[in-house]
Parts: sequence; structure tokens; C-alpha cells
Amino acid sequence: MAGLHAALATRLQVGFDTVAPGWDPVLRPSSQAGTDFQANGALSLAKQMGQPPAELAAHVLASVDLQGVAVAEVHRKGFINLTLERGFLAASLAAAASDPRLGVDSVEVPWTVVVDYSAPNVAKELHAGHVRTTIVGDALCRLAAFAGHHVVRENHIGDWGTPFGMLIEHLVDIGEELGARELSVGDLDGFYRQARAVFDASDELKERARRRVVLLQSGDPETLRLWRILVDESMRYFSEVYHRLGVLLTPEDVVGESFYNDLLPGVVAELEAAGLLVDSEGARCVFPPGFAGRGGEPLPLIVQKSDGGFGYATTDLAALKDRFGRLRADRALYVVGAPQRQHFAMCFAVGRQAGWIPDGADAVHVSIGNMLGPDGKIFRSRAGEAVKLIELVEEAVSRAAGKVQEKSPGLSADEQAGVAQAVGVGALKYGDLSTDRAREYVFDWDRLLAMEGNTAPYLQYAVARIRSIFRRGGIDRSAYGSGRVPVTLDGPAERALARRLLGYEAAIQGALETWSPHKLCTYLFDLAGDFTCFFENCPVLRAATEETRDSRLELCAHTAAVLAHGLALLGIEAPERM
RNA sequence: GCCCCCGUAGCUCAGUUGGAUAGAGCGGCCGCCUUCUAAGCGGCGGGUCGCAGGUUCGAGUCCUGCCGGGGGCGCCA
Repeated sequence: MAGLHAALATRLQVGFDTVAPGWDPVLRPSSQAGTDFQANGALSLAKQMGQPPAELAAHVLASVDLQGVAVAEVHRKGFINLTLERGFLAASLAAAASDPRLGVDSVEVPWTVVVDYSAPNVAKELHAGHVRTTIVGDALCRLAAFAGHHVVRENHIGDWGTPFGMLIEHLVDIGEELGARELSVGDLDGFYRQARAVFDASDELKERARRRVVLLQSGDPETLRLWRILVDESMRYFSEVYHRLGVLLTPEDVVGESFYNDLLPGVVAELEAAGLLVDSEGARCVFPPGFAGRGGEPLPLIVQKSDGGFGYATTDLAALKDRFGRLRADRALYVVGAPQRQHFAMCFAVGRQAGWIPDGADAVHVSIGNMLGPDGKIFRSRAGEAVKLIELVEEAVSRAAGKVQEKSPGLSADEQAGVAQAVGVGALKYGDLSTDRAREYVFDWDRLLAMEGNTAPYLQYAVARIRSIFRRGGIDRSAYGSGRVPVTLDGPAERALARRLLGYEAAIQGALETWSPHKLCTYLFDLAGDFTCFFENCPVLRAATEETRDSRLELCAHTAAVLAHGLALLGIEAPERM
């Protein structure tokens, strides 16, 4: 489906071409009440042509055919105001409704999009700091997949490195059975803290841990077996959390740091062959241009440490190469916290220098803003008590349950529980999705779990209300919302709703353009607002005529379909009743 | 010290890549449930878009400099 914007743009382009071929009509949704779109191209062109803008706009318009599509009007300042014809709006609406994709075209050129997100550390808690990367990453996966891209999820878990010497020895000390149990039931912090405490207090353990790391890196089978227990039991727990959160990640999506171990020497060799390696203070480094350290001196990406070992930078480079090489990614998304911005910028720069990122492909740091505590300081797990992600989920669901009990006592206990789950998890997710992902934000229980305003419950409620109309009227919902019932669009509320419904495609495109789910959230909130306005002003079941009733039922069904679909793209369920 | 991000209503945030009179939600005040779900709707009040310059027909949006907050800056990830 072409979309309203495209339909108008192509027609307007004809007019602008007669004056200045290829000139951008600058078509935008109108900021003025009563009109749908505005074309601002005449203003800037008028300046260049030395003509009054309004005159030029009129001239452009003279060769534009908008018959049956829209009515154009030239504002004295040179804006071309466009008001869509009701018939065109209705026909477009019917086309969108009849489309299983609700009027959203698949992309012309599908990409392979690799999405790196969540990335917890083995034997460490999934805490509140992971919640946003996990939720935003998941929503981006769903959005990209729906748009027609081939999505590869990658959970880059921290399953390697020196801490594993300590962790494995702790596992040996407390016994495999107990250790496995602690991890799988989610007492990861307890396990880690205890290991840390013993480690810090015992030189003997420090020495054992050091030797164990060597064994691990040399591939000692017994050590690997113990390591595997840590990884598997942690993953068992992570999967449980993902399941509760309704996140797509599974153990099959895990491509942890250890996966790249065998590739690291090759990465270094390749960088050396490319002449990018420099020895500096005993370490082997790449100095990508444009990065400076404290004294203004070039900033290195350390590829091999002075002791011969590899650090995280090498692993990230290997992953970068792997994603564009083996996986043939067109876009590699790193849904990672904002503080790592410079690190990834350097990695991407080196990857480009090394020729690993093909022309037309791109690596993108999908930066996630820091979560701040109430004091405005960065919210870190070490400072104060770390909030477990699962506790966040449980708190959200239990608060929602209280609300459901209060508002919907008529529902069965089972249904109440289901609604509480959907509403609680939805509220938690939507809180993270609905604001610009790159901006830092203040963590606040009350705001996060608020059930009013621009929140998931508001949207879920809108869907439930619509569905209840059909239930109340004893009407088969499937008969509507497929474009088979004529829509008349009599009043302004219906018209506004129709126009909004037709903006779904643009909303999804906008969200994908900058990998910003909050743009879809904003759209859905606006849509729900337009619907409630319509719902307040236009009786549906009690409509004056059969024809009007059907038209409005069609609008209802279409709205519910878009709302539920959009929420699903965000990873949020829409309960049948609330 | 250098670099990056942010600063919009009392609070939390949008603002479609430079367009017309800057918008929501929450909080405050007023009104609306015997009528399709009040987790809702309507209305009122609330702004030198951090400050000062600049670019141009036009700046919350772009440039420069300040102020304030956050983050980053070699062998942790």
C-alpha cells in the first residue's frame, strides 16, 4: 500500500517539476487543524526564484492533479494546505483494513539485521540495568521482522574471562549440586557475592583461581565441564526471566564471548597483516583516527594485552567481523548502554579500516540511556542494592493484580491473573519503550507502574473497550475490520480516526529509521486518543442508522486490530477484557 | 584537561530531520457515570524551549561561546 504521503507526494512532484525539476515538495503532516497535510516546498523555492511564495505555490498547483484525492489551498505565506477527500480516505482505509499487514508494506530490499541485546553475565544477576536493553532490543527485533527483514538475535552473554577462575573454584568448594541449584533458581548474586568474599579473603583461593583460568583457557576438559555447569544453569535462569517478561530470546540465541575465543588470534593476525597494529607499552593496539585520550594523544583499542591475553575489545572486533562475514549482516545493531558509545565507535572504525564492514552495510550502536537513581546519579548495581529484574516483573504484576481486583472484580480469578500479567509486564515494558531510548531517565516505581496516561494499560484498555462493544452487541467481530464494510466518515472524530489509522505504516517506518520504538508508542497513544474521542462522540451500537452503525463498527474493528498489532510489535499483549 | 550526550509547563516526557499560534500525561482547579468499560472524556490554569550571539524569508530544531547535569578517556566488560 502506497500510503497517503506517497500518493500526495508523487502528485505534487509533478507540479514542482514544472518549475524546478526534482525540487522537494517538503510534504509534511499538517500542523493546522482541519487540514491533513502541508507542502512547504514553495517557500524555499520562492526565495531562490525571487518570487512571492504564494504566487509560486499557486503556479505549482496549477499543474497538479489532485482530483478525487485531496483539495488544495494556498496560504498567503506560501504553504500549500491539503485536505483529503472523504472518499479517498474511505477507500484507502478499506484497502488497509483488507490487508493482513494492515496497510504496512514489506520493505523493498530486505536486510539481514543482527540484533545484539540483553547480554547478561553468567553467574551474575539480571538486574534492573538490563531491563531496558532487553526490552528495546526485543521490540526492535519484532519491528524489523514485521517490516520484512531477516532478523538474527544474538545474546552476547558474558561467559568468559578471569572471573571464571574464581567462580569455578567456588563451585568446586560448595559442590556442583548446590551451586547448580543456587544458579538455576536465581540466587546468582548470592553465588557471586559469596565467591567474591572468599576470593578476597583467601590468598589460597586467589592462587587456585589463577591456575583455574589457565586450565580454562587451555581447554582442560574437567574445567570446561564445570564451566559449562555455570553457563547452563545461569541460562536456565535467564530463560525463565525472559519467559516471564515475554522476551523472544532463547538459549539458541546465545552467542557468548566464549564463542569467539578461537577467532581472536585470527583477528589480531588480520589486523597485523593490514598494517593496523602498533606496539604500545607492551600491548598490541590499533589507533583508529579521530579518537584522543587525556592528553590529546591517540587513543588505542587494545587488541592484545601485554601479557599476551585478549580483552573485550578483541572479542567485540571478532563479533563484528563474524556478523558481517559469516552472518552477512546488512545492519548489525548493538543495543547497549550509552556509556559504551566511544568503545563501539572505535570498534566500528577499526572494523571499517580492516574492511570487515561491506559497502552499504552498517554497524549501529543503538544507544540506551543510563538509568538514574532518584538522586540523579547513575544507577549502578554496586551502589546500593541492585534490583533484580525478576523482582521488577513481580512487583509490576502484583501491583497490576491489585488494580485488576479493584477495577474488574467481575472477572474470574484465572482471567484476573492473566490480565494482571499482561498489564504489569506491559506497563514495565512500555515505560522503557515510550521515551527516547538514547536519553537517560529517572527510575521511578510510580511512573513506571502508573496505569494512566501514555502507558500500556491505557492502550490495552482501549482495545478491551472496543472488543467489549462487539460482545455487548452480540456481533461477530470477524465480520468487521476487513475492509468489506463501507465506512462513511461523517463527523470530524471519525475523520481524524481514519486519518490516524492510515498513518500506521509511517509510524513503523519512522520507528525503524532511527531504531526508536518510542515513535511507535507515540503513534499508538495518539491513535487510542483519537479512538476514545470518537467513542465519546459517536454512538456505535445505538447509531441512528444501520449504515452508520456498520461504518462505526468497521472503524472499531480496524482500530482494535492496529492497536493490538502495534502492541504486539512492542512485545505487549492486549487482553480480551479488562 | 579533552571528547560525547542531555537541558522544553511544578514533575515525567513528545516535538515527524528548518515551517504557521510549541504539545501530551501526571499533579492543581471545574465539569461529565440510570445510556456501547470512569484504567475514560471535556474544560481552565500553567512556557524568556538553560543563557548569549550567529546563519535566513523562517530556529525548540543548524553553528559558535558560556552555564548546569550526566557519561567517557590503555591493558575490566
